[in-house]
Amino acid sequence: MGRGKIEIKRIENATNRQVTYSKRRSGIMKKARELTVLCDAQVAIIMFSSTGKYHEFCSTGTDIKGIFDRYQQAIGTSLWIEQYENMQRTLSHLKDINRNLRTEIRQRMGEDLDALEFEELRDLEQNVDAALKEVRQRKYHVITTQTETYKKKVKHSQEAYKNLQQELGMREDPAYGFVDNPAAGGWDGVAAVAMGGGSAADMYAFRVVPSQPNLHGMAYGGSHDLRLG
Amino acid sequence: MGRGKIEIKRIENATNRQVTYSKRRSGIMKKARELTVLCDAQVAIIMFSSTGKYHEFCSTGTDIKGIFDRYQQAIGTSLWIEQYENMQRTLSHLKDINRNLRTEIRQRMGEDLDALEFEELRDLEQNVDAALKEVRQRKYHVITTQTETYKKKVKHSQEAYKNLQQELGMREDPAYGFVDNPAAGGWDGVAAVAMGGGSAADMYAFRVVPSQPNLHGMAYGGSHDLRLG
DNA sequence: ATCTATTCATAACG
DNA sequence: TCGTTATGAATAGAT
Repeated sequence: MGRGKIEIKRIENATNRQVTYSKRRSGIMKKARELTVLCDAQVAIIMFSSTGKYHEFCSTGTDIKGIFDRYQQAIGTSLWIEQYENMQRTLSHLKDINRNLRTEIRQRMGEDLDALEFEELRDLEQNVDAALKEVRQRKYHVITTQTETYKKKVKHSQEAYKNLQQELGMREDPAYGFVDNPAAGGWDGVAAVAMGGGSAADMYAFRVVPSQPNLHGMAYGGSHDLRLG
Repeated sequence: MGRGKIEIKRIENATNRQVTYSKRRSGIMKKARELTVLCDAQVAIIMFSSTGKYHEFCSTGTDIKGIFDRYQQAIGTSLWIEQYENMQRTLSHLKDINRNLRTEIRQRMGEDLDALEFEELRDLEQNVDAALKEVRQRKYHVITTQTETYKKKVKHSQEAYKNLQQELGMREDPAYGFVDNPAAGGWDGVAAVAMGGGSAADMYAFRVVPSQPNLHGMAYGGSHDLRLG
């Protein structure tokens, strides 16, 4: 066809190649369109020229994705099955870990202990016991730090008050001022009791313990909702 | 082309439609092949006839998946981006939850407590304390059950032995038989101490507590490796 | 499937 | 890129 037969081999002249690509491409697209109409067929075509430009054809009533999904169904496998399955594996792996973490937390909360052997129970008990000691120690540390802070604040205010009184020539009734040594029966006392260890720590532990396990991530008083599979 | 022009509209006669589909399909495939050779292009074609049969063409040196990956890159998006992103979201969500669960476990083990407020520390302490009580109670229960079981076994063996002795006419030296009441100074004693609560429970807790947090899923003596994300 | 009259696609050129 | 045209290719309908 055309003014002379041509050999079917790569056209070396870049311009000619581009022209021929353009003409023949539109020819194929037209044929494809006719085919879909005449024969009620579904056709998807994707082309890349040697210069990297892409063109596509797709029969009406569907799209490239639709035809490719159908194609994958037809050949009975997904072209991207490897990536997909990798992801699926990672996902179910994560879910497994998740479930196990939740189980561990529940057991650390004293629930679902039926499945544990005696040895496991013993280890768990020791572990929780040690943890409790750590938490208490940290709590005492926080209490102490806070106490020190308050003591310093009191002392600072007290001195400021004294200076003020001196400047004003003691025009106020001394009975309403600060006591001479607030540390004696004040914050130091609290700190001493709190640091005393043992059951004395319970003086700060008056909140109700939630009866439901906290599986929503973390935060013992928070409300992050992290439920999932 | 052909003995008379035809209108481009669906061919109603099924046989004719099928024949035309076949002829024109091979025509398009040939054109596509020529195009890839002449113009050094990449072409992928997928066709479905009205009867559901599928045919494909793909230029040499690549495959359908290759051309599709290139196509998706060209249009700058994945046709399956929605599914993919959904999965990605689920994945990172799971990872978040995972991280939070690990944090909660670490805190329940008495680690990483610096980030906690005093109130959270107090709640955590109460929670762990309550859990410890639960674990101990369960441990005592297991001990008791085991004790009962052993006691029954002993009693059973004892009776069997007595019966045997009677049948054999006491030919053995009685000094080597079972004592009359093994429960008196035997298993009951252990159970009594174990049930006594408080520090008495530590008599079974002689194992070394692991210094590293058990973040590998569960099992306090096990070795499941569930590291990820 | 094969044949063939006819239409269509397109190579070369402007 | 676009139009023209001579020519070979594709194919509709018949067998």
